[in-house]
Amino acid sequence: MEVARPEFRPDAAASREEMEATQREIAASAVFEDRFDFDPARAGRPEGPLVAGVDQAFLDDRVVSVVVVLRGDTVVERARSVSPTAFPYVPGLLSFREGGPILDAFEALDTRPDLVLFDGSGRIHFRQAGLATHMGVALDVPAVGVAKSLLCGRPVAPTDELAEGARVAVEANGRVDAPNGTVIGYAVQTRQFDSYRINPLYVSPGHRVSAETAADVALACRGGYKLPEPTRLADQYADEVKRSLGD
DNA sequence: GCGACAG
DNA sequence: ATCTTGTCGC
Repeated sequence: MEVARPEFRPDAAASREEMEATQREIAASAVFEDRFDFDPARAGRPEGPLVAGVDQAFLDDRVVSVVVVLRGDTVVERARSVSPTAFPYVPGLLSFREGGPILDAFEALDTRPDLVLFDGSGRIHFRQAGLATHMGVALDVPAVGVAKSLLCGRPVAPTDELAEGARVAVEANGRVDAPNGTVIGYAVQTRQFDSYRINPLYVSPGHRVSAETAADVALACRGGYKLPEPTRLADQYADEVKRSLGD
């Protein structure tokens, strides 16, 4: 798969100011509404769209980035990249640490997914340009951010005690570069038990997907675990590749 | 100065 | 993200 917008390939050597300026450009190019031709209701279904999951694993000073493409529960293709870590983890600048390796993995992928799920935020970001947004715009592919914790924004209601399948909107607050009250994502309960509480996932639009649809597909791709299958399998594969490198 | 902070 | 055994409870 090709990088549609090479100018947005993450530059780990840029200054923090340049990175933030790039994020504002990306946010301006991002489309936070549904703009695709497949049926989102069929995501995760046998004859449904091709959905990919992306995740990373780290080993010393190297990054393993993988992409796993699924149709229903069948793995269609997997691709990977292994490269030296070029930038540290800085809240708000995650795509400059993992973005390069991710694009490398996509360039080694033959399949063009209909939708891609990333392990991190999309619009739930200070400048509305999280990892899923940056990658979605660079690849010009429908993208969704699936994070395990909230970077910024405020849930409009308590998110503990949510029933499986339920969701609570996350609105922009003072820390987000968007009008207060703008729905930038959803806290989504993909898995829940009667006895102990499981924290929700924080799902947000990356590119070409609305906040509602992002939450819909995260739920549609469930496979019995907290993480949607595409992301869960990517997580698993990244660990597998990492171990094969010596550990 | 203090708190917040995806992976 | 990563370091890590057992252990309590569905």
